[in-house]
Amino acid sequence: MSVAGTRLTKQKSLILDLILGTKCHPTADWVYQEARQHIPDISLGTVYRNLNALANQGLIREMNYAGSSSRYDGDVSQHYHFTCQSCGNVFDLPLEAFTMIDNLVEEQEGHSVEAHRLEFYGTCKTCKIEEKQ
Amino acid sequence: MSVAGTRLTKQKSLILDLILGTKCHPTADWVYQEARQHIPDISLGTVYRNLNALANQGLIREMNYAGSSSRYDGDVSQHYHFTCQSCGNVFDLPLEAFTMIDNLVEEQEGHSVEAHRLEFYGTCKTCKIEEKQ
DNA sequence: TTAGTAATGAGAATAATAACTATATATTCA
DNA sequence: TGAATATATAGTTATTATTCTCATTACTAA
Repeated sequence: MSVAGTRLTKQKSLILDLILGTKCHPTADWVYQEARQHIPDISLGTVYRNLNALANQGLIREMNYAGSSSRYDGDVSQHYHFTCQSCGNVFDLPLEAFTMIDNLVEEQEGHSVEAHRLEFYGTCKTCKIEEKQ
Repeated sequence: MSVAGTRLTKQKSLILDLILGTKCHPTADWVYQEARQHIPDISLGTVYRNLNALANQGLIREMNYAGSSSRYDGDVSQHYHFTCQSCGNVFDLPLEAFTMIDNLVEEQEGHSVEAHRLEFYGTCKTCKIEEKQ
């Protein structure tokens, strides 16, 4: 399971496992902190290099967020995210892909649309309850 | 036309004029380069400070893009953008706001949605023609 | 006119990420 | 198997966008 010209090192495989084993859409730094508990002298550069490599291979998805740091997602299927502005957590949304809006833009404007980004922001279920108290 | 505790300096007023006078969704650095032609010793810090202030006052809109630098928009009405991955230009889209998708997420997930971001990526009309040649 | 407040320019600080480099592993092939 | 080659690593430095600091300047309102 290695692409030509690439090797599956223990660092890369650990990083992949960490991403696949969480639903928290972690940042590079989260991955680094976790990885150090298994390979203490792993370097942050190696984490970034492998996150990029894994994203290029299509094994994980990079969600590079406005302003702040990128997050990574082990679920590469098409889905949208909701970010809670109170606790900072990112939740998966079970919405279907709105492919028709791409067509709308193509028809109205004449640009050829390759992708769209759709993200939701607000207060999550849990934080909403806490705010009321 | 000044908010209590704020002053409309010649720097701030120039920066606002520059943003309002272009449709190119400029970056802070573009604003800085333009501003220097009118106030040669204006500093980049002042540009950032005023861009943030103007955005907080609701006079301009900040579009902080994934990965790269923020862009600013003098048109504060609700509208979406298309970014050409070939020439880098950002175009306005005359689409209506999809407010119903916010409701969909609220109903399905129980989070309270305050806003969504929707951006389109692809190849613009002009670059599409150039690629064919 | 003066005391008080806000904004400025210049430069240092920060934070996320990428690039560099010498060393250490893998892999390939004789 | 072992030398030759290619790729990855740790550690470090560089880059880039943005914010912060601070001494100075410019308004503002009594």
